[in-house]
Amino acid sequence: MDAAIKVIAKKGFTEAKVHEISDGARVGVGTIYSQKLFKNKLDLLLTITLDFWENLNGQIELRVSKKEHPGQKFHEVLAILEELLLGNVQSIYLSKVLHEAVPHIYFIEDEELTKKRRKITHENRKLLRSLDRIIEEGQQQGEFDDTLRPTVVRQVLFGAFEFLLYGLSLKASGREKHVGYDEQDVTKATNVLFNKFVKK
Amino acid sequence: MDAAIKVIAKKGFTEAKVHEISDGARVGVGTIYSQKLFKNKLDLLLTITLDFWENLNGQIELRVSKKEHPGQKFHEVLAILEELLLGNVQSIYLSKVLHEAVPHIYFIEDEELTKKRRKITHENRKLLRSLDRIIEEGQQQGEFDDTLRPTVVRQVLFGAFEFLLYGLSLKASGREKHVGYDEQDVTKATNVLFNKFVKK
Amino acid sequence: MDAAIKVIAKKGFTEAKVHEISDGARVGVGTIYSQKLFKNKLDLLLTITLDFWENLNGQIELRVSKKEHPGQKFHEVLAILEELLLGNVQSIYLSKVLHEAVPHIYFIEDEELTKKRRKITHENRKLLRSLDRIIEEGQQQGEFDDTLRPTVVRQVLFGAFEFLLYGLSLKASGREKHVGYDEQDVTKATNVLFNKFVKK
Amino acid sequence: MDAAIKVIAKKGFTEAKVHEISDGARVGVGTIYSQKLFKNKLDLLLTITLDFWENLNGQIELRVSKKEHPGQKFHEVLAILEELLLGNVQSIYLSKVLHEAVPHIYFIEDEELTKKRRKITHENRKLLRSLDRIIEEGQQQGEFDDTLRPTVVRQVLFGAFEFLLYGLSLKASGREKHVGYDEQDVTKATNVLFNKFVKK
DNA sequence: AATGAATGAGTGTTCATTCAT
DNA sequence: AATGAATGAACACTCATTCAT
Repeated sequence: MDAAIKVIAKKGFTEAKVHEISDGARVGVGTIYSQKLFKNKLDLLLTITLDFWENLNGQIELRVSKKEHPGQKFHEVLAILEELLLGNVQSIYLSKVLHEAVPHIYFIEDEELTKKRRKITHENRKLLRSLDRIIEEGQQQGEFDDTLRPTVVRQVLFGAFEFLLYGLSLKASGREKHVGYDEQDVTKATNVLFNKFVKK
Repeated sequence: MDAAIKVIAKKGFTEAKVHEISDGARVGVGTIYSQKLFKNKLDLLLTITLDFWENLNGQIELRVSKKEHPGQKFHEVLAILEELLLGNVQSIYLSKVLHEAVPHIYFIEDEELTKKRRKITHENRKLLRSLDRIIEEGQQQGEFDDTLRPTVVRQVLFGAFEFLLYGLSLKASGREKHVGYDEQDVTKATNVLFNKFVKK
Repeated sequence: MDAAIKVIAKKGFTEAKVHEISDGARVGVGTIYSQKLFKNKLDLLLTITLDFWENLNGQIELRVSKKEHPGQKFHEVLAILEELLLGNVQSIYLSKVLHEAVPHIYFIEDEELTKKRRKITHENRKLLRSLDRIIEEGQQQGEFDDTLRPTVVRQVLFGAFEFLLYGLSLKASGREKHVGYDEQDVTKATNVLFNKFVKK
Repeated sequence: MDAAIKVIAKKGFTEAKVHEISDGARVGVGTIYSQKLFKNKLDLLLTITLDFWENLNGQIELRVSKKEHPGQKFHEVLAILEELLLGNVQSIYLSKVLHEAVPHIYFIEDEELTKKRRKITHENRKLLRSLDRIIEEGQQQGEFDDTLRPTVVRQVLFGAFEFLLYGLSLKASGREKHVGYDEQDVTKATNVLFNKFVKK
């Protein structure tokens, strides 16, 4: 799966050849399909995606509920996202793969994979709702700026974070030498964004 | 090209079949390849991409230089982006296609297309430099907040804008009924982002 | 389809490579799958099979009903079988393909092909019923020997005919030089079989 | 080998997966290949085939030479065939496997297996010659009808017998509920065929 | 000029066979 | 000796591209 994340992030799902993935993982092509592993190339993508969303929502449930103020909750979510997506090269590629997965999720015909898609959609909606609720709460309690709808605020933050990671992934894959910022800048940027854009 | 933008935005470049594009354009498949039109499918993608960047940079050169203050300049760039990408369904799809193009630009082997890629890279860098320069200028003149590097500020803005558009494109293609915001919200969001995040 | 019959008869369905079939037909592999032709390699087999059964039953309906006596009817069926299966090299191979098709008919999962399978089964049962009825009639009218059940008589005749053709197909494909009989012998054999085995 | 016969008879050689055979035999896949057992899947088929032919010819040599009249000899051959192929479900499947083997015998490239093929061909020819000789003898002694060549008579009998068994195997494997006859009918049919078709 | 039937290179996937345990 | 996880050669099928009409 690590090899798959790397190759898919670099080339896109359809351009990522199964052979490249198996070569990257130092196993034979057959191994990817054998046993309880993956049904499909698409299954591989969905599994990576679902694993991430379940992990993310699991962390959020575990850690965010302990916080009291919306501001603290929001901060915790950002911390979790950074842990999961900004930790190392591998996790930076991950955000690209998550984005890649979206168009392929629609157009699934296989019944077994449809179940997996439903789970992914479920987890995805769950996350959005969690965040939107935190923002709404913050706005109602006067802690957050309420000029923009929670959905828009959330979209701005996700978009900014993902695009900052995207730049890092280009650097990591050696395709752009100079992107002009590093991991620390990303962490800093989300904090600034939170303080100036989300908070009142 | 309009048909191509729609199909590529919905399915991704590799999944977009040339037949679907030609059907959408109400012409035969052969027509796409005949004459001076497109060398191949990839050329179609590159042409769409290059056209946009040239158009964008052209507009910026034309209109931004007239403005004096960095704040006004920045505002003008945002206005142009909104005009080009937020005007109608077609243009909303366009932002998705531009994103799709990136991985395919690397891995070009054809000589003729390499020229086109260089142009695209050139236009892309040009835009980034323009923006970075405006932000830097603004920071130096004390008009913009200088906590973050210009490159990071620019990345945040682009990411937020693109992701907001992405939500709209999902709505437009009928894949998500409820995204929770509309075109007006996007315009408003970029303004708020500018006023609270970019400005001092 | 003619090329497919030849290759499938010689190698068996699974061993018949699609490339060999397309080469034999002097077309590209893609052609077999293009347009309204064949969905599948399996579809190719089913189409050949169904075409034959429909043709056979059609001929029987048309020509047998005109005959009055069971003996004449039976003779007519034999004549039709000889016309359709013993006419030329092509048709000799056909009987092998029909036999090949049987195991593959069970194990169809595709919905579209299931319809075709039902049609084949239907035609097949129709033929068997026609024959069994003619034999039964002949036995009741005292024209045919009634030591054996109609189903057994029919099976003996089909088996003998198919196996005689099988020998001819081995000769036709050059795999056995000497089988010890020819087309005329087969015709003669079915007549003798009818006169001595079926009739009283 | 018993498991192999069952699976190959039901699905055909190429469709019979080695895993299914090993599962059926309640051993691991590796076991089939280990030791002195089988060189490969094809070897398994050839071994089953050769075993049968050798056994059949052995029985014939042993028992037929003791009989004096062609009629008695012929009867003895039929008795042996029934013993070997009509005894139980296993042996009914066997006749299907023997038929399956034929196309695979041509197209052998492996040197070791070529030897086995030669033996099979040898045994096969031997059987045919034995039978043809018995029939010829019967015709010369005026005991058998001599309208048809011995080769044709033999082919008719084999074809009829095999096809009757084929119907039984369809019933045995549960794919056809109603074939309209049973083992006793097959024995009876061969006798009737002998008395009415072979004898004068 | 415009077409779309024909093509075959390229890919996902299967499954006979191996070999470390 | 027996196993079954790992392998990769081989094949069905797709689809960008061509070219005769």
